[in-house]
Amino acid sequence: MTMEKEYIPEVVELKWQKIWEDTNLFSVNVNRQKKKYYLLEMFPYPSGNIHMGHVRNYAIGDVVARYKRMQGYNVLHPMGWDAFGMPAENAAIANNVHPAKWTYKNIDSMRSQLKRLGFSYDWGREVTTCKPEYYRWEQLLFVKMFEKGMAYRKKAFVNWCNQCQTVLANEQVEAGRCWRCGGEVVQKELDQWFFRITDYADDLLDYCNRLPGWPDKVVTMQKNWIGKSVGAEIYFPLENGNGHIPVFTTRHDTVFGATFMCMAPEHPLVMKLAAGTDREEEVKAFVERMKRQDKIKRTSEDYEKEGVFVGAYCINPLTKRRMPIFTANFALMEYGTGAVMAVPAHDQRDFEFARKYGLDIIVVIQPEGETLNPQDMTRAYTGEGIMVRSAPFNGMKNVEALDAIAAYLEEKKLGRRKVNFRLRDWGISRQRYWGTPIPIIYCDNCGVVPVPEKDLPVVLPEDAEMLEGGRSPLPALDDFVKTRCPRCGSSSARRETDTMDTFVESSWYFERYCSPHYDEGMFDPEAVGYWMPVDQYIGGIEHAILHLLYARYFTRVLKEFGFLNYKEPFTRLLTQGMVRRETVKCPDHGFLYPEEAILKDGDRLCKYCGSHVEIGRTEKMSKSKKNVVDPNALIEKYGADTLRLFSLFAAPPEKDLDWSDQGVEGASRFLKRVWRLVRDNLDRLDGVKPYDGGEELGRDLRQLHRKIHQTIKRVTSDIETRFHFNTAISAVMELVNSVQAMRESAFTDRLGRSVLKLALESIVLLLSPIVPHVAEELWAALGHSKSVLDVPWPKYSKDAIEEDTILIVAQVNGKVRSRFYVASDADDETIKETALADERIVARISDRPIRKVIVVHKKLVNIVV
RNA sequence: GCCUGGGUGGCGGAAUAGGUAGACGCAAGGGACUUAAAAUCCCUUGGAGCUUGUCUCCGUGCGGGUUCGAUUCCCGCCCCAGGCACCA
Repeated sequence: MTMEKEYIPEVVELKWQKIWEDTNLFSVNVNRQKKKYYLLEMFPYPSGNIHMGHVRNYAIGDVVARYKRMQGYNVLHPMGWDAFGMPAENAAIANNVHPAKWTYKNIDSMRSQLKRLGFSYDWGREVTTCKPEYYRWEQLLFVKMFEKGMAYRKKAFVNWCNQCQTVLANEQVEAGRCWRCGGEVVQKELDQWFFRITDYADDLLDYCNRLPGWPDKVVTMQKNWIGKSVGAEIYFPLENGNGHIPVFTTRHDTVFGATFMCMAPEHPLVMKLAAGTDREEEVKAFVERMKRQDKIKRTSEDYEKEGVFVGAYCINPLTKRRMPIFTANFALMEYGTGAVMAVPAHDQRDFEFARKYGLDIIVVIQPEGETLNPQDMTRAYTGEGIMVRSAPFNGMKNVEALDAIAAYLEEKKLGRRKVNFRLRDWGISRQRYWGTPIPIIYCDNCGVVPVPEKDLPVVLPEDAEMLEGGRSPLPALDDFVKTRCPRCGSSSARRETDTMDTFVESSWYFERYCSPHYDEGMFDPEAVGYWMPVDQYIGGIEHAILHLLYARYFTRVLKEFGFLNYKEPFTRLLTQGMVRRETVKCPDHGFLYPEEAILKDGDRLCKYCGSHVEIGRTEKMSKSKKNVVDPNALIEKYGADTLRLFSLFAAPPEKDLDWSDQGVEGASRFLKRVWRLVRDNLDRLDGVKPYDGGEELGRDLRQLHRKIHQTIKRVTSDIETRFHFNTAISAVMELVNSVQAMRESAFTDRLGRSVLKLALESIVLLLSPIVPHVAEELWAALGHSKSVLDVPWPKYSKDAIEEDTILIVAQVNGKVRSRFYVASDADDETIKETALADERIVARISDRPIRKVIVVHKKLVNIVV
């Protein structure tokens, strides 16, 4: 048994990475004899370099993958690239590189970084979403969805910069202006493609309660996002007799108090009603102004309610009251029908609006024991009460009237019961270049025609040049746009030039991993049948709603087509917290990298101009904020194992991690200490068998042996049940400390050495999923030839962890006053007697009478006086 | 603004079913080894007090409450973060 004297991470890590690669250690196949375990981490967008968020995410995943493998599972652990997206286009504009070239280059460098970190991926399954061999199947599915009516076209608004003549993403709009040119951003209506996710709203909601392996907070967020509300749709006839306005409400008990109508500024009826009246100009100006406003702000509770009268009236179908129609900032086109029946007495927004514009307020629900008077009200009354001015429902409790009124509306054909969801259909059209082309052809004769299966894929032309301002080059590419209609053969047909939302690719990549080279469809049913669903999915909390909901929806669509037979793709979910760091900003030079701020006399100054820098908010690490840490530099200095160890030790995975540079040093120190511990004992452990529990041990060795087994138990449950690697690591640190604290003479005889060997082997095995390279090296040094990955995970013995004595805490009136040991089999009565006889306790009680004694089994005694 | 989390020493965190607050690590201070430094090892380290003790009091964002006992449960605030549908 020999090993290098010094621990040089780079040497050890490169050596083992080569061995793993040469022996194909991580490649797996369907094996029906073995239990499968599918461990998946969210695949990265290839932005250029791996960042700390990735390191954290993938380190967590790798521990679980390696741990499960040691437990005998056939572990699928793949990696790939979410390769379409906006940053590639931005980079193209900024640096004049083609998005494809930029993306592939990034993939190459990120792949080698991941390899350098020693993650146990089966690289033979790598998936890259911007390749036709991937997105062709997505296009095929789109066509199938189109044919079934699951994909459809409708008008929707986009952010539009007039100056750049481009559609902007929400993040490209800064305070209502274009991030590139600073020009004003307006809402423009375009034809767009949608997926009918709302068809599955109820099912997605139901199954939220059948995801026991998901964090409660994520389930709650999803439920709230879907936002089911049970209510009624009521038809308000227009005064001019041209139809009616349908309104969704959950408070149809208040319909008798509806005195005016509010419509979203985007509502098509608004301009129609105003047309030709003296209101037209004013309404138009208001609508235009609203289209420029931030929707979140516009509808927030404390924002000033405003609106204008559109010059028309509708009729309250129950009271026959003439109701003026307004368009108002707080009404949203996306929710319900885009129109709100305003009941100022019982809705706060309506109340504020009515007060502002002097509109009638009619109380129709009276709280018990109180009489509301519209003149005296300072705010709306939204609580329960008794119905008034609502014949024939007067005297009923409002909660009971809900059902009665719904029935009445249906009977009189004035409305109907309705369930409304906050969830809207998924808009997938992007007016961008770098994405999956939507496989649709527009023909003057045949209309909207899907590209036939045999003509797929519609390949994204990779020779296109990006245009100024970020406009997509596709509409101007005649070779791409001009095509023949597959139905009538007309040569004047045009291709759809919008591409798909990149969330589409990430909604099925986990299925593709099961058979990444399958060329007869999206995936091989056989492989998916074995591997799916994902047993453990791990990714950032920022994906808690959209990505996860879309993936759940897509799985349902695939099931509907009969491609698979489960509804939920992810059995267990772990959402890791963000890696954050403070931002540093110079008044003249903007955001600075931490090293660009120089520390001087306790102040931090800008490297370039010497001004005092401003320490900004602590935020999610991002390149644009320059608050990133480069993992490369850390790997170079400390090695991959130290970086992995530290990122797992710094905080439990679900918690946000505020980065600090200190601390990495400690992780490195610990690995060096373990290295020395093994190295310095190698000679005397040569040929020694680890202690197997057969022989009686002396006190000290028995204690160490107990600690070994307690550590195995602790580490196993920390990994298995909670993913709390930080406490698992501290437990191993404690064991290392215990071994080092032993008297040297304890390990001189054969028995002592066998316990020492057990201790060292346990330390190495327990650490191996976390720091695999150094573990392999030490394991080999201890005389083993197999990879640690194929060694069974250690098991603890119940007998070995039994303590001889236990510590009891003695309290008087809930305050700790003494501690003592008792035999571990002592009963409550003995513990109580011992406490009452304890001199410190006796002194505390003095002559006060004892009122009560509480004994918590094997833990604590509390004496109340 | 809405939805969802979080707040514990100088710092990261621990306390798994309401029962010893601060495990483990970092940083800091002191000491050993060394010609010296690095590395390593040992000790101290939540705050305050004086009577220096197996001492007393305070202390888990703030204010209340439940309980023999609250970091943990309940109510009301404050602050921070994530998401809010075209960042991924």
